[in-house]
Amino acid sequence: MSTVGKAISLLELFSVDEPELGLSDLARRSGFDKATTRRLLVALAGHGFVEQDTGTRHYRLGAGLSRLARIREARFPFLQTAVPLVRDLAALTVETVHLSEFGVDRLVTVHVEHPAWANRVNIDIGQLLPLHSTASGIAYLAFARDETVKACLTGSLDAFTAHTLIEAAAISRSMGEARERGYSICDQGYEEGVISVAAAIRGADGFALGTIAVAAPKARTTAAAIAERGLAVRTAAREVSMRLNGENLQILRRQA
Amino acid sequence: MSTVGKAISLLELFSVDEPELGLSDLARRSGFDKATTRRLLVALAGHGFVEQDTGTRHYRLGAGLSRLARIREARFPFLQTAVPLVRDLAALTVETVHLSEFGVDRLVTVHVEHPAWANRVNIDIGQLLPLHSTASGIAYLAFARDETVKACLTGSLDAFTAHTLIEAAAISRSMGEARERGYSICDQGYEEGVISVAAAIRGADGFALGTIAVAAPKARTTAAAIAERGLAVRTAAREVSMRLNGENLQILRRQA
DNA sequence: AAATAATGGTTCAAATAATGAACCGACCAC
DNA sequence: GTGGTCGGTTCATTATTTGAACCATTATTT
Repeated sequence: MSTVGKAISLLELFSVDEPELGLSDLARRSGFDKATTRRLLVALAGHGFVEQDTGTRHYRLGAGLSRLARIREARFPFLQTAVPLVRDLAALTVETVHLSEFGVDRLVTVHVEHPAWANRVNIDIGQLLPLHSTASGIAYLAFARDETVKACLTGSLDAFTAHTLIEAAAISRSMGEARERGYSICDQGYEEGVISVAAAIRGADGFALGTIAVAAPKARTTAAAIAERGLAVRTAAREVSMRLNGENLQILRRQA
Repeated sequence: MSTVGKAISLLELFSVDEPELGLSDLARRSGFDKATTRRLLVALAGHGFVEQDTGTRHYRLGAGLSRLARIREARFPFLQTAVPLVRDLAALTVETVHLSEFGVDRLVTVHVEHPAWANRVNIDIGQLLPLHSTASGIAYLAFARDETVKACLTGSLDAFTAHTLIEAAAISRSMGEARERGYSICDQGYEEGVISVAAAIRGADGFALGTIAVAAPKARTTAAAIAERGLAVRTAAREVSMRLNGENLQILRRQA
C-alpha cells in the first residue's frame, strides 16, 4: 500500500461513533507500527487533516477536510441541493431517509434524517453501503456506467442476511425493475427486518451520482406504504437531479 | 516533504475558481514530476479523495472528502451551528459575512454570505486568512493560546497593504482592544479599501476556535456603522459559542 | 493534410524516504 | 514500588518513491 493510502486509511478509522482516537489505538487498528502511525499523523496534522486535542492528546479529523469539502461543495452543490428535499421526504414518510453519493466502489452516506420513532432504522453519516445488497445500491446500479455494473457483479458478493441477492442474474433483474419503476426495493438484503426503497440522483449525462433512500422496520411496513414511499423517493431524487443539472431534465433519459 | 504532504498539497491546488485540473497542470503547479503526480492522484482516487472526469480526464476533489468532513461535522457541528447566525448577520448588515475556523496556522474560510450589492467584498470559500493582518485573525489571536500568539508574532510578518500592522507591539495592542471591545477592527490591513470587523467563536475552554467577520468597502462605511456591526458580530459569535458549548457560557470568561 | 505540441499515461534503474524494534519518560492502578 | 498503559523518539535496515525517457491520443499550427 502506498504511504498516501496508509495515511488515508488512518483517517478512515474515525467515525461518528468514535471521532477521537489515541495514537496507540490508531496504530493497533490500522496495523501500522506506532512510529509509522505517528509519522503519518504528524504529516496529516501539518495540513490540518487531523487535529490533536491539547488535553487528552487524542486525534480527531481536522479543519483542512472541511475546507476541501466546502470547495468541492461550491462546485458541485450536492448536499446544499439535496438536503432540503431529503428533509421534506423525511417529514412526509416519517421514516429514516438517507442521502448518499458514489465514491470509488460504494455509496457514501452523507446525510441522514431520523424520525422521532423509538423503533427506527439507525444510520450514521459516513456509513459505506455496498452496491449489490442495498436499495440505494440497486437504484444506483440501475443508472450506473456499464463498467461500474460489471465491476460490481464480477467476483463473489457478500451475503449480509439470508435474503441478500448474490447472483448476478437476480441483481440484474432487480436493477431492471428499479429502472422501469423509477425506484428500487430492498427487502432485508442488508439487515434483517429492514425494508428500504431508493431512487437514483442522476447527472447531466444521465448516469447516477448518488441516491436517496427511505429505510423502515419491516414490521410496520405495508405493501401500500412501500409503493407510496417509492413514488415519493423517486420524485425527490428526480427533483434533486433537475436542480443539480439546471432544469434540463430531458438529458435525464438514459442514452442506451 | 513527506509523501503524504505532497499528496495533500496536490489537493490544495484545487479551489472554488479552479475546481478541476488536468494531470500536466497539477504536475506543473505542484512542481512534482508528472509520474509522481499521477502516482499520488491514483492513490488519492483509490480512497475517493479525488475523482477523474470520465470525459475530460481532469481531476476534481472527491466524495471521500465530503464523507470525512461530514463525520467531523457530526461530532463538532461548527457549520451547522454557525451558518444560520451568519445568514442572519448578513441580512442585518447587508455586507459580506464570512465564517472561518482555525487550521494549522491560519484561518480557513468555511462559509460566506454575499450581499446583493454590485460593489461588495468578495471572498471565496476555502480562502486562507493570515492571523496578523485580518479582522478575523486579530479577533482569533485575542482569545488564542499563548503558544499560538507567540508562533504568530515571532518572525517577520508580511505587509499586504501600506496599512498592514507588522510590528508585534502594534498587533498586541490591536488584540487587547479586540479583547476589551469584544470585536476586532481591521482597516485595510489585508486589502486596500476594505474595512472589517470580527469576533471570536470560543470553545468550552475559553480559547478561540474560529471567527465571524463582516467585510465592507471602506468607501461606504461610517464609524457608526463599524460600531454597530461590531456589536452585531460580537453577539453572533457569542451566540455560536454558547450553542456549541451547550449554553454554559460562564466558561467563556478567559481563564487568565 | 502534414507537422507540431500539447495532453494523459507508463517504465525501470537509481535515489530517497519509510520502516519498526528498542527505547524514554509520564501517568495510572494496584 | 511494580507492571501496564500511554504518547513520543531514535537509527540502521529496507522498501518505496522518484523522474528521464518513452508511448499513444488529441488538439493546434503550419
